[in-house]
Amino acid sequence: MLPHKQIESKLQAAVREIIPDADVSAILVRPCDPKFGDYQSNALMSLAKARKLNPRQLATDVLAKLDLANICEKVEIAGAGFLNFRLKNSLLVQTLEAAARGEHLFFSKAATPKTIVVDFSSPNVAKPMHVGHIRSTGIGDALQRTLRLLGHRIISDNHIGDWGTQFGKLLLGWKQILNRAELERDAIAELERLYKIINAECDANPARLEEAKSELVKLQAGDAENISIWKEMIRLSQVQFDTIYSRLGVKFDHALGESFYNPWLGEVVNDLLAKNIARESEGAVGVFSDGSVPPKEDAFLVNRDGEWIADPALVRKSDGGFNYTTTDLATIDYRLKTWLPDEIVYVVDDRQSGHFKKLFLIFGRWKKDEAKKTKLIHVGFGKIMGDDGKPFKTRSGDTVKLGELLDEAVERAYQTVCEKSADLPEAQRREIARVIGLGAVKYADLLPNRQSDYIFSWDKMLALQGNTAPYLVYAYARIKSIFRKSEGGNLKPEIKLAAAEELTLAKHLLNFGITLEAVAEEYRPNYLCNYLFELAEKFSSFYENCPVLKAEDQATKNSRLALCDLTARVLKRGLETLGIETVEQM
RNA sequence: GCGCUCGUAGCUCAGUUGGAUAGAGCACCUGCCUUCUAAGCAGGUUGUCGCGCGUUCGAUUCGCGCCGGGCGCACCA
Repeated sequence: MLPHKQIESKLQAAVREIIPDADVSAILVRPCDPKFGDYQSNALMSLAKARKLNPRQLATDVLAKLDLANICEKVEIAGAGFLNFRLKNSLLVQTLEAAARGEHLFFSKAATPKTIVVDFSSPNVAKPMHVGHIRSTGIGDALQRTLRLLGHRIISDNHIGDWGTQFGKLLLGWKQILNRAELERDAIAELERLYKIINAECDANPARLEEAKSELVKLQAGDAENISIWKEMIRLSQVQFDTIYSRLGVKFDHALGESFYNPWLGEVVNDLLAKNIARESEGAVGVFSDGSVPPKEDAFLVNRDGEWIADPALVRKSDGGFNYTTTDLATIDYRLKTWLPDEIVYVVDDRQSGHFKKLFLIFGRWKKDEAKKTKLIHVGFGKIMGDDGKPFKTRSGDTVKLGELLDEAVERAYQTVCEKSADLPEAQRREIARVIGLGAVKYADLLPNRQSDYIFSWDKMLALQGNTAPYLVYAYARIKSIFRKSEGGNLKPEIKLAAAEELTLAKHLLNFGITLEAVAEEYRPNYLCNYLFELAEKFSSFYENCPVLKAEDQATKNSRLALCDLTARVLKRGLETLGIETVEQM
C-alpha cells in the first residue's frame, strides 16, 4: 500500500475511535507545500465544524490515537487544525525500491472496478473532421486510457453521425452534381462541396428543399438506390476516420453509429406514449414537464417574458421522423441491456448540456429501475475560439481541418528536429517529428481545464518550449541517453536519498496514483498534464545538480540510475495515458 | 426575457473535500554549455482573483445582488 494510503487508513481509524459514527470517507490526505511536510490533511477542521467541536482539540485527540510508527516522523498540528505529515525516509526508500523491483508504479488498481461506457469523438459522415474534434477525441481517449489503467472495464463507443436530415441533401447532390473524379481524389471534400451547394439552394428555394426531403423519405423507407449511395458515403467517411484515428493512436471497442438504432426508434416513442411520458403536441411527440419540481428548476420549462412555457424534448417530428433524443434514448437502452455498465460517460461539447440534462431525466422516467443502477454523466468541454473571441475559423472563414492541423504540427516539429539534431538520420528525424508534433497538439488541448473555452493559436498548439509535450518527451529522452551511456549492467534496486533534488523528485513520483485517481474522479486529464510537467521540472533540476554516471561513489550512481529509470517509467506511462508517444532520442 | 457558463499577472491559462504567503507557460531582464542532450537549468519583474454584500476560525472556491463576455431556449444534431 502506498504511504499516503497508509496514513489515510490509520487516520481514519483514529478518527473512528474518537467519533465512532463519523463518516471517514472524506478524511483524506493530500500532497502539500514542502515547507509544511509531505502530506497534509485539513479534514479534521471540516469534521470539527460539522460537529461544533474545537478543531485543534479534535486534532489533538485524534493524534493521541494515531500510530504512524515506521510511516511518518512526528505529526504536527498547525494553523487552525491542519495535520502535517512528513514521511520517514526509510518508507520513502522502501516504496521506491519496491517500484524499482517492478512491484508497482506508484498507483494501485481501483478497489471496486466499474464497467464504464465511454462515448466520444462522434464525427459526422460526409464531413471533414475539424479542429473541434480534437477536444472530444483527445479528452475521451485520455479518459478511457486512465480508467483502463486503474483497472476499470471500459467499453469505448464511437457514436458516429451516420443518419439524419443532412442525407436528403447529400443524396440529391450525389445524384445531380457529383464529380466522380473529385470523389476519387478527395471524397470528403467532394461530399462537403455537394452539401454546401445543395444546402444553399434549399435555403433559397423551397422546391429544392422538398426534393431533398423526398430523397430523405426514400432513404428512410429503404429505397435500394438511396441505401446503396448512403452506405457508400459511410464507407468513404470511414476511410477518413480510420486514417485520422490511426495517426492519433485512438481505438474504439465499438463504432455503433446513429443508424444502428433505427429499428428501435418507433418502439421507443410508442413506449413513451403508452407510459404517458410523452404526448402529442402540434403534430409532433414530445416529453413535457411533469411538474415535479419548481418551474425554475424544471428542464422542460422556459421563461418567456415572465411566463413559464413548455420547452419539451421532441422524440418524433410532425412528419414522422425521429429526433436525436429518440436515438440517444434507444442508445442508452441498448448499452444498458448489452453491457450492464455502472456508468456511461459522454464526452461532448458543453453546448449540448441542456440536451443531456433532458435526456437523462427522460431516461430516468422511462426506465426507473435501470436508471438507478447506472450513472449517466456528461463530460462537457468548451469551445475553441479564434483570437477575435469568436469560434475559430481560418482566414477564409472555413473550419480548420484536423488532418491539416496535424500535418502542420509535424512539419513544424520537423524543422526544429533538423535544427537541433541535424546529425540524426532523416528517417529518425521524421519519426521524432511525428511523435513530437502530434504530442504537442494533443497536449495543448488537454492542458487547459476542459470546461473553459480556449483561444486557438498555432504557436501555442504547436509550441515546442515550456509546458508542452516536447518538454516532457525531452526529459524522457535525456534519461534514455544516460542509459545508452551507462554501459549496461543491471539496475540495482537500492536507493539512497541525500540531495534535496533527489528527495523532491522521489516524493513527486509517489503522487502519480493520487493524480490518476483525481483524473478519473473528475474526468479531468489536465491534472495529469500538470503532474507530468512538474515531474519533468523536478527531474530537470535533479539532472542539472546531481551527476548520475559521474556520481561520487558507486552506491550513489546506482541509486540515481534507479531514480532515473523510475522517472522514465512514470513519464512514459503518464504520457501514454494521455495518448502521447515517446522517443528514445531527440 | 429565462436558464447555463465564464471573468485570476501584459498575453494564454492552472488553481484537486472552502485552507496555510494565489501559481505556470509565453513575453521581458541577468547568469550558466572543455562533466550524463541548452527543446535545458538558476535567479529577477508582474495581481483591487470583475464589483459589492453575506456565511465561516478561514472565501479565487459556497450563497445573494450587480456589471461584462459566451452559449442555449419545439420539429438540426
